[in-house]
Amino acid sequence: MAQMNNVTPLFKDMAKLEHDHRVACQECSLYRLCLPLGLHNEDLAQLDKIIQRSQSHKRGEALFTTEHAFKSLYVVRSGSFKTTISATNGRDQVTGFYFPGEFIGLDALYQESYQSNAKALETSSVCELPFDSLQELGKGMPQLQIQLLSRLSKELLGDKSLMLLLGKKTADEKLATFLLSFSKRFSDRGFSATEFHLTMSRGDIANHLGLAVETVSRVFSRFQEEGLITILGKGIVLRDIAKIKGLCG
Amino acid sequence: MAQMNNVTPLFKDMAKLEHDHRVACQECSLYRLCLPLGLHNEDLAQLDKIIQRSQSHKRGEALFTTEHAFKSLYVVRSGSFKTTISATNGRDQVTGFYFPGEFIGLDALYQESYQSNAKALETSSVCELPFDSLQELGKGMPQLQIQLLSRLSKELLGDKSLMLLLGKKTADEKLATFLLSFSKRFSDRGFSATEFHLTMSRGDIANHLGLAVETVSRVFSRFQEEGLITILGKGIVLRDIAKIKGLCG
DNA sequence: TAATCACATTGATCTCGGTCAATAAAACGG
DNA sequence: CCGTTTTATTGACCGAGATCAATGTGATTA
Repeated sequence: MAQMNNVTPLFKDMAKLEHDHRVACQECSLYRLCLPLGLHNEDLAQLDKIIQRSQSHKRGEALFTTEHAFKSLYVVRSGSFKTTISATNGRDQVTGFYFPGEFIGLDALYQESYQSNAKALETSSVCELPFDSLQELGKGMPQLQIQLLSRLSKELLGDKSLMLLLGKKTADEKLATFLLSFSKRFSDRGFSATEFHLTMSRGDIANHLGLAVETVSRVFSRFQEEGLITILGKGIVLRDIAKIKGLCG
Repeated sequence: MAQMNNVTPLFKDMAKLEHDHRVACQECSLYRLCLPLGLHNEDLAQLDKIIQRSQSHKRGEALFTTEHAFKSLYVVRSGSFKTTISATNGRDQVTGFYFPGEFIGLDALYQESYQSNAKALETSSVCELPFDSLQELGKGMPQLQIQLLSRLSKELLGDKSLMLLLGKKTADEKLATFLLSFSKRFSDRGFSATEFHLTMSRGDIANHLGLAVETVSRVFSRFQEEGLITILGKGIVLRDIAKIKGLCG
């Protein structure tokens, strides 16, 4: 990854990547993971024009909540976010974690109102895609529409496999699956597949996987005793990926 | 609903609706729930041309599996379907139940290959939308694209709330939520909101909600003792919707 | 640098819902 | 219509993971 400097990845938050806010899609290192994939140069230039590159959001800051009026979709540019939905009684569910190149807000399209809350897990930035402009642009750009559909469909896939995880997997399997999914996403972004930072709290992980915080701690500790991983606070080193794969179910 | 005859709904499968296979979108009773919503007459006529109205699928028959080559999206025309995904070890998860007007196969778009299996729960029929034609048609019909996005987004919403259910809800809350969701979907289709048939087995329900069959049986029985519902095999009568709502969490 | 606070770990105990087992009741095929 | 198979119900028991509680550790502010 172009922006990756030479500090060891383990102690390096993705947020600290100096991903220049003004870099256009054409020169963006996320290009091959991102929406513009497959667009011609002219189309890409047009898309580029409607994108608003916002300044960064601090840790804990909301990108949007269900209270905000729906206006835009977002693509993570640097850092990471979590999304949550709330039950009537205050309980809430962490529905996803989002990394550079990934879309946030797609579940708002149906009712054109945000149905979830998105919060930065670290200092992060996004590309903002005003939905009106995007829709307008899409009318003359079938390839863009197809990309959008493809993105939605990808999120659908992720959700289905999370259903399987939540409905059928044990605590060990859930955490093994979680670790591998992160390993994959980090390595897709040019980072180490075996050493990375978890930017979210144990509580967020637990919530997302349908577990108690204590269970996450215990399983992580046991994985460490068994030589599968090494834990350094929020840093994780995967020591035996093959064995972890075997635990995923 | 136009096709609904005068047999009491409780003992009447939706499959038995005589939903004529050849009826065009314009005259279809599902119009307002279905894809064509918002299309102009000319556009609708064009869409109508690419739709293949297949003959019916018997109970247990696959609409598609992950082994089949991806070709089409489907909209349920009559009856009902379930979709499943499989873990490596043979366990599988029922990811959804689908009723008339609802899309099946949207999670195939990303990789243009079916990522789940769809099976008829009763004698059912579908409208088949060959994806190539749909995509071609979409190029000149922005409204169709928007409808498609909207459909995907709606499914996303459903998946997120199922995550909440699977991750955070108790067995009672899960089943109360399940019953209300069906009540809503049946009444949206012109059926009784309080009396309906569950076309799927207890096993399917249990699997979908992340429970054991025995738990589903027990909770249903207890709900009946408490006067919330009446069970007549696969038939369900909701006796106290307000109280059931209160149990959803 | 200490004080505060949020987050993480570890242990002890409890409970919801799973598993095992035994009928019962539908659905199905001949 | 009957015998067989599948699906559903009910009971007894058990265990994975939740909850409760105490302690440790790392961040943030002054």
